[in-house]
Amino acid sequence: MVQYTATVDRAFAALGDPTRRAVLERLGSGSATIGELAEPFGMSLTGMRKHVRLLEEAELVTTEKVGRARRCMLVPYAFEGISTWLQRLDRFAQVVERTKGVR
Amino acid sequence: MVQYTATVDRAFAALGDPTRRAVLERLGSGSATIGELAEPFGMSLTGMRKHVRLLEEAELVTTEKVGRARRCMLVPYAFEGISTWLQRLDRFAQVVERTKGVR
DNA sequence: AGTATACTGAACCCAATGGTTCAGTATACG
DNA sequence: CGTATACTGAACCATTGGGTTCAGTATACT
Repeated sequence: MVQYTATVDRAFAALGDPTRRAVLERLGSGSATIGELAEPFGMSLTGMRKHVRLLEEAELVTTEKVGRARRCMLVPYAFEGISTWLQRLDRFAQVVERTKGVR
Repeated sequence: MVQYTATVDRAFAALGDPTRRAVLERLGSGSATIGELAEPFGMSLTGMRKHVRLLEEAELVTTEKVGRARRCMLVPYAFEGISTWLQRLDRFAQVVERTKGVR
């Protein structure tokens, strides 16, 4: 009965953008700086920083400043909240199917 | 190796909006018409229709015209694609934690 | 000390999105 | 048949969102 909603909300919104999902995938294979994240997209540092900030606010990514660079990494178990939400919905969907019968 | 990406993309985008997530939750407890979906939000039918159309394109919802009404319902197993994506990421996140050590 | 690097903040731009209204069309009902 | 209901399509509007550039600041290198 925890107050997940706000974070879940931001998480889903964050996942709605393909660039940010790609960033998450990239971070899956290890931490990276803003510059390293921006480069493959040919995107400005400023642009990438905005994405990363949204991911931080959604609590999917953490960052720390190391020297003049900012190191970004996945938050462990970041997807628990949304996974839970999805699983609940998925159960509903299956129930719906069952009550409809085979037809 | 299936070509999930396009659908997954639309699914995440669709889930990014709180109204649409609420619609999905509502449909979890049974099918509903456009009017029934619009009412609790105090939203126009036209507005709700747009949301439902996006959910259809994301293959999360199906609809059928029944008389003058349009019946909307959850697609069974609609969330498989995105669940898979999330689970993969979640595994990554856990690996990241493990390699970091306890500290 | 001086220069290069990595990021940040502010200001701005454009396209997409979430919403509306209004004027239809099609079905349902008395 | 006539009227009410349920939705649809087109046109429009305001806000947000993803992106940029440019002018800093702070750290790193020689």
